Amino acid sequence: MRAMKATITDVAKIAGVSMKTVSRVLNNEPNVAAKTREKVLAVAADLRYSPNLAAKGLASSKSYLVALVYDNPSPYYIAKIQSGAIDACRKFGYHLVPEPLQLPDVGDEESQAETVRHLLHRLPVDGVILTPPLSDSPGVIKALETMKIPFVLIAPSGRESGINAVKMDDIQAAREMTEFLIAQGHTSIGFIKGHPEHSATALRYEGFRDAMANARLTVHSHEVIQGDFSFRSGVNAAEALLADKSSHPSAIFASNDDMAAGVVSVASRLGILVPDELSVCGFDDTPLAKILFPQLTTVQQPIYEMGFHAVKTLVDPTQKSKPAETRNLDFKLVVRDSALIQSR
Amino acid sequence: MRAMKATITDVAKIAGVSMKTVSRVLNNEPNVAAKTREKVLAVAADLRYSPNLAAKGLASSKSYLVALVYDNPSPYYIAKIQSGAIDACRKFGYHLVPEPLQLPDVGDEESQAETVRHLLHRLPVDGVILTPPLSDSPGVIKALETMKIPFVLIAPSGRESGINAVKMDDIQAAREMTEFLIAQGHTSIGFIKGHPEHSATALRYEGFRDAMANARLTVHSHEVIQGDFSFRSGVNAAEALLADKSSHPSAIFASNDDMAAGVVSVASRLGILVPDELSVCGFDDTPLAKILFPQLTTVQQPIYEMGFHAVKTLVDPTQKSKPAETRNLDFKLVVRDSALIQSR
DNA sequence: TTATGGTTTGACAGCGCTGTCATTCTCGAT
DNA sequence: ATCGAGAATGACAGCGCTGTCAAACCATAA
Repeated sequence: MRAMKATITDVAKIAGVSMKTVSRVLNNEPNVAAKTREKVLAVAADLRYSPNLAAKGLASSKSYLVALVYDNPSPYYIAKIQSGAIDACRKFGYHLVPEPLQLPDVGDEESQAETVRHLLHRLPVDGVILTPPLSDSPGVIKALETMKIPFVLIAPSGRESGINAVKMDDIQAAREMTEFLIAQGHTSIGFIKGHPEHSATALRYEGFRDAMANARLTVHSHEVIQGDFSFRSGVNAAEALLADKSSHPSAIFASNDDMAAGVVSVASRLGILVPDELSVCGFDDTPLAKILFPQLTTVQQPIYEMGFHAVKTLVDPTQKSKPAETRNLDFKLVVRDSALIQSR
Repeated sequence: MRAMKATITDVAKIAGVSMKTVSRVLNNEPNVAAKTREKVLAVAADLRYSPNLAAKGLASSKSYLVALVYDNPSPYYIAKIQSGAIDACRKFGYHLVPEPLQLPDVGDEESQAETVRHLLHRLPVDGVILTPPLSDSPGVIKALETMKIPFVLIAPSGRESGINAVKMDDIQAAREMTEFLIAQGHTSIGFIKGHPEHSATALRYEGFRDAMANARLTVHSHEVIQGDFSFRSGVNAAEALLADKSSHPSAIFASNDDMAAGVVSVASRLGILVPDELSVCGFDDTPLAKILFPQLTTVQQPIYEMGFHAVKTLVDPTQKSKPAETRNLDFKLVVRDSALIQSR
């Protein structure tokens, strides 16, 4: 139990076996006698042996590195993905290298591909995780495919097949949120749509319409406002929705928390009590949702889980050779004060 | 210009020199004839050669990896540090590996040290960046010192010497913010302190007192409220500060943005116009500051820069062998609507 | 011309590990 | 007791690079 860094050779010598056997034990390879395995493990623990990643990588031409490639304006989102990804990496002896990517503005597919190629050329990794909106970039995906680097898409908007992806069912989430509102007795529900170019926008709206239709409730077109996911657009939408103080929807479902925050702020300015006179709900469960007063009822995306699962798909040996698939992870409805049960 | 991964041997063969010479060129070592250098560079470019990090690492017993070790509740803060650190890494051919660290709750120094030791044992890195509150943990620092891993502290609270650190002058920032308020004509300024155990709390308060004293303004003890950096504590403090609607401070300086947001929300509820009847300012320039209405006047910390500079001190060869030092980076006063010029 | 000292280059070993393949062991079937 | 098949182990080369040290080269001074 010395202080200096122990090598496989040290372990082998002390355990009285060959380097190769030690290697086998440490990598859980089959065909090692139980007794031998135990002894090696004991010596390794005693020596506080830990493998040299560089040497392993060089010998096996693997890097034990997974890249998280992102180009995302929301640090919060990335942080959660990263957190899940790192935990998965630790579990499997890998490490995560975040790679922010500035995609060229004039984004033809080829230049996108070149950017990625360049990035991954310097640091060969065993797998890549692509976060939105990169997960929808054909150029980036093509580059990865030609480089034969395994990758997983996080929340891609398309319905890809033959590609590994993890996502969440936005439609179903919006549907359930709307159903919740309806169950509370709301019959007139305003909806604020997200940014037209963001793929989630249509899905969330679709879920809303679904639930309304199922409940045989009409969606009045003047109660559906186009927003763009920003706080300000939520303010504008709320002003339109709440213009008539005596007759406005009894609930507003905003496609994300920032816009819901805008609604709350307008309501408060107009003296409309939330949730007594107006229920508000958002989507995403950002930190904002808990800071606001009242706290926001919202949908919690399985962001951490997506990160975790993405890495798992990439590096878990028991998952290997499974066919590529898109996996839906569970969201969670978080009911907080902004849309409480109405006393009717 | 083949497709497959080129090695140094390939480059050497084609350029008609030895591997070692190629290596010298690629690492900018001295004593290479200009002509030789050019030729090698040309061949390397043609082959799209890029070195194998694992091999480099194994041969030179360096890893070209820098760890960002954090245990920080604020993803926003970490994301910015990380962003700066990654950019610096790219500049110097390194890579950043984020390592969230769950320090044992019963945090005696030794167990902290052991946690770090274990973490860094698996992945040998060339340097470590410690973010607050880890940068104040003697156990962690001691572990790094005994492991002889170079490290840089981000925003440590103590006045360490002989240790590399980057920080910001909280006192000066709070002083300047207060001076700004005073210059606007405010003579009665409320102050909300931060969490008692957070080191910034005392510094920011000290800066506030300084500026007030310099302007020969009295700090009334009932206008200084203890908060804890949370939105809610800001609300509570504001309620106390604004209890007397007819005579309250004309400005409130909260020690962070969350608490300032609490103040704004209370003011809005009480019908006190911001900034007309009450100026509010915060500290940190979190995303919240721009979402709020009115937008918050606040202090922007050089978070990105701290991350960048930390990595630079660690890996920039021209910086090596410089004595360890604590470096202060510049903050920025961000004046927004919540504390505008008063018409007097 | 030759000696001198610096500059430029290359041969070679070896970083710590794994893949390949050969060797030895074990044990049930004959 | 003997054979054979599969299990268990080991010898050894080599992954792609750099450090060390020796060799070759060059320009200048004597």
